[in-house]
Amino acid sequence: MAALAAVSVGTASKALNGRGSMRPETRQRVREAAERLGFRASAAARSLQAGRTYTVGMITTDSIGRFSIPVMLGAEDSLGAGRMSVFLCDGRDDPIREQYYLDTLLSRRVDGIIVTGRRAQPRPPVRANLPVPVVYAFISSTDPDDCSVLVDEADGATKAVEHLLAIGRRRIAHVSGPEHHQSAATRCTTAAGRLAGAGLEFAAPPMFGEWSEAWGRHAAGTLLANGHDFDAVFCGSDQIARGVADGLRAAGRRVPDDVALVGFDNWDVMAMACQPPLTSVDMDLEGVGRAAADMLLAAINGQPAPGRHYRPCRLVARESTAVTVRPAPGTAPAPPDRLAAQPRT
Amino acid sequence: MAALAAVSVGTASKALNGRGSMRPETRQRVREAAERLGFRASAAARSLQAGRTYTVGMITTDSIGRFSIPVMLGAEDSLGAGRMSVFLCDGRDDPIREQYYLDTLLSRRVDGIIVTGRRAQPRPPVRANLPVPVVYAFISSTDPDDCSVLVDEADGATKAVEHLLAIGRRRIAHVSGPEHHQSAATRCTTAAGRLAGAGLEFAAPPMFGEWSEAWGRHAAGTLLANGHDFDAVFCGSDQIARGVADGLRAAGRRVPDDVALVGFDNWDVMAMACQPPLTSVDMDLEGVGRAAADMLLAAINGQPAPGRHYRPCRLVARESTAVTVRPAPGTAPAPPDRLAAQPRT
DNA sequence: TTGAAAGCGCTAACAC
DNA sequence: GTGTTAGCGCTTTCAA
Repeated sequence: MAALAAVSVGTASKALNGRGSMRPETRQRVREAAERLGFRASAAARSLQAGRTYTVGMITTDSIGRFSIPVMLGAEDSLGAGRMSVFLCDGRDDPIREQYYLDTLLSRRVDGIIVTGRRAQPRPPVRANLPVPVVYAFISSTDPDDCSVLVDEADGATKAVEHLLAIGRRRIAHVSGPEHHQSAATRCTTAAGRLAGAGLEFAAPPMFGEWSEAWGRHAAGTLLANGHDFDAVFCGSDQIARGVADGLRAAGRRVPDDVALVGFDNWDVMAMACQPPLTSVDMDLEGVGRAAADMLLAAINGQPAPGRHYRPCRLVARESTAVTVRPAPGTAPAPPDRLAAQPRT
Repeated sequence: MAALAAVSVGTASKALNGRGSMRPETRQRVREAAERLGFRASAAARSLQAGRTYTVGMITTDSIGRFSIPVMLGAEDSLGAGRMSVFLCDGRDDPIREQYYLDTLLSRRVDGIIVTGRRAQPRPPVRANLPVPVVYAFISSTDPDDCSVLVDEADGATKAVEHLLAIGRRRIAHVSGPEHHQSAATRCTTAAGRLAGAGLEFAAPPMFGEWSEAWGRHAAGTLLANGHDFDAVFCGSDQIARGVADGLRAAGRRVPDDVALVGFDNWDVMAMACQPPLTSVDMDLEGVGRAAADMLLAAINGQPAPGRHYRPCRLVARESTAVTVRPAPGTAPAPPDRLAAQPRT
């Protein structure tokens, strides 16, 4: 390639990288030769001498799933803009596999590592004394000094409750996932606290179960069967909320007229397919990924930001809470979903 | 590191790679020194001299989505086992971005490239005359000589229809996605053909719409309103099927007793949350990814397998078709979902 | 059995 | 303005 343009390799390098000063015509000639040959500088050779690979590793501790994907996409987005390439590593919930990936990444001399996963529960650091910066995204490390970018779930729960209060609901129930699950606990406690701040409490004891529609349906049935008087349900997930919606409708309750509903996750396909479309708390997982990537880049450039960083949630209002003032009984608004076969009403 | 073990770099290299012959004690000494120092050979240096990076690129032509993810995971799985690392590139439906990624991958000297995406529709080759092997996974290239691993959707449709026939249904309707969408067309045509083979035809003209629950609900309503006589619906997707299920139930039809339902995709969360749980066609996307990775590895090793390779589907039977012999009217089996609030029946 | 040296492809420092 | 050279970290060949 240098030969084709009849210059030395050094000159060719400078020409292609816009470094040094040289006759414009030479630069042009080199560029054309490179173009003609489809020449592309070898990243390996380059990083060998630069001591930097412009490469980062992304490890999921558990399998890649619904939550880690948006995080990864956000990170990839931010990283790609900075011309960094991303190594994908699916930990598959297997510590051995995880450590193997870590070794691989280290021998590939990645400039940094992003660790992500499914649950908010803190996990032990991926390894002590790593020679490169690590940022935890969505999950956190048990070491509070490790850099992690987290969702402020308390903020999400607060916004959910405040939204329900704002549309005039006062008798709010809560249906969520497993009680021992940190997200369920945080959301419940925070919601209760916010209610207390308004001089209220849950309209029924909070109900814990699975993160599934089936559980939501079941819980709705139980709430009704136990004769609780409630005009809203704050649900721990969109799937649960959707189950609750179906359960309520099957029992003849109208959403949002009789009972308003707020979910959590803002999982588009769930929230939109719900009847009626579901108001939900969005954790902005892509934003989490992007923020994590930005912090990693900063750390790589010598500006680390140790500690836990919480990001706010955003409430996305849809028709499951679309009542500003409670209508007089009997004044039911038109059903929202034009395409839907009419529910029995 | 060589210094710590008091050997030359050449010896150290041999010791660590198990190459050459040497005093076992020396080998041991080197290994311990390496261990102590956390030494890991630089992949960059290694591939510089080997001319091979043990790295492949994975590009999605459109955004990374529900279909490409399992494909990617399957590929990553197969590749990881072969100690290859994977570069993740999200094309975001942007040709510029895609070409940029391609350049990056090429300059990183990946050993091969996997291209994947959302739709079955063939796409133009990602670039002509690439210096490394390329395998298309789930999508195919318009050039029939390019290696692509594809889902045999006709097989899936056939299995769906045969399953319905096997449980004694004869009046089968079809509700699917957009008519111009290749998957919708293939599935419909094949199903019609298989019915014809049994001397039957669709119980109603096939209905095309969106890949959404709302459309499914709507279509169910229309089918009923038009007075069609049908005892099964083969749906183009799980979401549509779920909408149909809801639409039928809202109109008082029982699934599977009155109408059996088969979906497509076997999207667990949809299929399981459906009432009743949905029988569906599984495209084994992870298998597609694994197969693509295996073919890429073979091509890298000089054994290319040009052309389109189709993989069969698998039917996953659940309760939406759980009737072997049609029960006498009135002999309704117990509702399947113990957790669910009872639908009105 | 071990060491020395060349060379993979590139960039940066320096000489011409 | 351009060419030469050293050296990034490794493997491999060949000599000792």
